[in-house]
Amino acid sequence: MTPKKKTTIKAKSSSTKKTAVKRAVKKTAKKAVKKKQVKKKIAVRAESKEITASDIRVSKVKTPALLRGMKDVLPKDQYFWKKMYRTAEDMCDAYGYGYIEPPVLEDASLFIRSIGRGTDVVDKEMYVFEDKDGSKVGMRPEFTAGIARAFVGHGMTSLPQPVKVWCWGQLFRHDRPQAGRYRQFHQFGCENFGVHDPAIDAETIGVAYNFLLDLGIKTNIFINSIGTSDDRQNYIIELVGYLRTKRSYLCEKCRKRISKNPLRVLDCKGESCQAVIEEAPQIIDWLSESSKNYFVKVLEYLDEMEVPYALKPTLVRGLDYYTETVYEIYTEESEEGSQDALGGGGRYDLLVEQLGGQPTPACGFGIGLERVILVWRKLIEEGKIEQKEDLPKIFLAQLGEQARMKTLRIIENLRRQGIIVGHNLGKTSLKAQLELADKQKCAYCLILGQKEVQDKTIIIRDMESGIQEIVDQKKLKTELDKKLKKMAV
RNA sequence: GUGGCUAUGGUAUAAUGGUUAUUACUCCGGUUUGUGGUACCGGCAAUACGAGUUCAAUUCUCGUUAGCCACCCCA
Repeated sequence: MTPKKKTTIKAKSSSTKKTAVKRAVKKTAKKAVKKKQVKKKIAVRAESKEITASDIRVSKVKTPALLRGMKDVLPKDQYFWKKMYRTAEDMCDAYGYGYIEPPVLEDASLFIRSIGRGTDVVDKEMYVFEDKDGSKVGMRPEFTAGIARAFVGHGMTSLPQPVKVWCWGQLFRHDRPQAGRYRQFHQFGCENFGVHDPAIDAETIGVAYNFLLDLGIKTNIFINSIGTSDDRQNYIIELVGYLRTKRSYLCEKCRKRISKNPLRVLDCKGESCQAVIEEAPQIIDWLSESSKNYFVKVLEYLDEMEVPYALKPTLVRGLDYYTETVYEIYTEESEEGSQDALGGGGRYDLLVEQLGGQPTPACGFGIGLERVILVWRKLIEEGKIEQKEDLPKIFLAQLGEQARMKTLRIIENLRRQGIIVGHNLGKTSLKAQLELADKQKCAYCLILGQKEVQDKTIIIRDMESGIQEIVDQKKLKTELDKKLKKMAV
């Protein structure tokens, strides 16, 4: 009944040219029939408004599409994801950061309060919905707020300070998708609570920088200080005053920003706005003596650590909770104005208190992993980074029912002894399995057939030379060790 | 959220207002049943969706959706 059956019948017919023509005719006929059937069924369905299982089978079932801005992480990219995770893990172990992971869902007010009303992240991009009990739930658009909440909620104030944590996971922002920008994306982040000291700022920046460097990505850090909230208030008054005098030169959006969010004007890329911005008072000049000294100290530390950075007086960040040090991480080559920031962070000394905790200074960063991959890929394409895949070097091919039966056991025994072998139980022919071994660039292939099962032996085939030897299964581990050692040399 | 470009098998592509939609890769199977890297043979698999113009649309027009790019913002 199904088209599949027809094709099997067809396949049995011989393959001369004449039948090829016939087949083709049949094929179109089949297609036409298929189309008709589908149309009919759809019509029927529309009339009866009922969908039965058979309908679904006859009509072409549509695969539900991926939601907009969502992306599958696929095995083909595992090299990137695994390596990033391992690097992050090693990095954080070395620097004494503990793993933390707040939930995806939080009370929406947590994000609104911490990130701030008026920011795009909250106003436009946050996924908010009503839970079954009517409460407003937000999907985390960033990590810091949730972690700060956890810090307060779990009494981490009474732990030795600083409390250092790192996290890894999905974040959600309902933005328009673009290259390196998804609605669900991954971030790696570090947070550092409880100490107000330039050394701590520098440490977190160093972790971010060295994480990327470990992956082979050289970066440049744009850095600025926006001072304490008092400093900023004074500066904003000055800035607004200045901008008002230049109002006529500004773009429409910036004019609105003057009253709404004047710091954002500094980010505007409009030509006439740029000219105004260049002349504008710089926040650095409005920092209090202590903030200025603090910032200078941070830079000294960075010099000492050989972390490359560039001062960027117009850098203000999109989230409300930042104080003092703020920075963004870009690839070495990228232009100042480009938007491919790999990550960003800064100090947020007021956030914990805002969330009802003891006054606790803190700082941290987040790195966008999809963007890291984007840059990383490019570097590999350009041949600037090598991509090393570690593939299984040994393959186990089985032949015959009895051998198949033994396969998993042998694989598990070897695994317990620290030797990983590839296999494919979906194949029965030796030829197909050798093909796979070859495709996976295995150096050796173990062959287990009827005879070997009976004799308790196994064949080790050298894939390059084709030389085979028969060894006792008990001696397999030591034999393989020898061979792998040789290869390593 | 705004604007521009695009949409053909899983991937990458060719072509056309008309009768079997091209090719390559991948995948599955085979070339005498226990030996791979080559070759040969066969198979699976596509014009995003919906409407309009037309005798006829995969091709032209419109809408929808999605992707890409730029803006906004950010990671």
